[in-house]
Amino acid sequence: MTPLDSTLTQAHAYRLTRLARLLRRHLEQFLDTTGLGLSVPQFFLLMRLEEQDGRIQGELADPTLDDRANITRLVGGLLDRGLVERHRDEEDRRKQRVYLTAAGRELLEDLRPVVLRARQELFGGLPPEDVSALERVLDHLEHLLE
Amino acid sequence: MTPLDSTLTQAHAYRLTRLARLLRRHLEQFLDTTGLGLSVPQFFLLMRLEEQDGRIQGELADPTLDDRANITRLVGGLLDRGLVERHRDEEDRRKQRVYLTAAGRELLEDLRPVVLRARQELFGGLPPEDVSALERVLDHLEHLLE
DNA sequence: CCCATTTAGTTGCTCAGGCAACTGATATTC
DNA sequence: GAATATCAGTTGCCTGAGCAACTAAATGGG
Repeated sequence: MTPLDSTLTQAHAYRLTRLARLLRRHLEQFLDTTGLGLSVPQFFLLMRLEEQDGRIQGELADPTLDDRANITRLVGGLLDRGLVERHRDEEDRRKQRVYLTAAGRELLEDLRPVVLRARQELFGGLPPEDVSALERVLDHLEHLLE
Repeated sequence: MTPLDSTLTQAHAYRLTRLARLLRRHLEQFLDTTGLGLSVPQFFLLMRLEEQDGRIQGELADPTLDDRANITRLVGGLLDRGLVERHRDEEDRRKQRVYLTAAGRELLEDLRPVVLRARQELFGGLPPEDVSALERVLDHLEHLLE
């Protein structure tokens, strides 16, 4: 009888899971060099804030990635490090709006070249058509799984 | 000043992280239907055992994915459910060898069609050249990150 | 052969993430 | 306009993963 996956080490779901963990560790190592004790999800959130400053927490929570409880804790960690501020929306006092501080912007500025270099290292060696194909695969799978 | 990632939602590392989590949840839902309370890593390990029956635990631990402590716990969970057996190697009594039980084989057999269908749903809709490209990207990134 | 070193596995500690219960604020409905 | 439902966020609880300390077994050097 053929195994459930005769080439399991090639199984896409498994390899994607594995790759995500490798990527997270890679990013963790890189963030460790900053000495800030920032986690990868915290950093992702910080980057999102650069584009979405002042958003309410519920909008920051990519509903398929982080639940709201998680955002509360991530924002808490960024608050502790003085990278963001949090203020209640005066029009709807249930909502919390999150803003980058000067320190937060400065950190993003400092990390920019390192992040760009890391991305270049990881994806720069790939033919552009493979990167496009990767994007199509990601679109396809995200669409199916959401 | 341009943001650190002006199209952050398109950033590959971020999207791969997100996709891995979506995939895990998808697989969890699917495993829940079995009523066995099996976790995704436990199931991955079980599939690996189908090809690698009798391996010692250290070999089962994909060194880049699961550390040995993790394997101990995963095997423990499979033992509790009667899906595997564990015996010390008589030639080197430090080593533990893990074997599928009849129940374990039967479970894999039962899940086979469901797993194949799930895979078809996820990847069947993609043009073959995109799947090939995905494999090349995975090879490339794994090679860089290991 | 005996002691130090290495190896395989296990256990305890800690932390992040998921889920559900809860609080406070707003919207709705009668 | 008072009671109810809904919504945003928070907190507590539990599980899974990473790390380091530990045990037991095997190896190697003097």
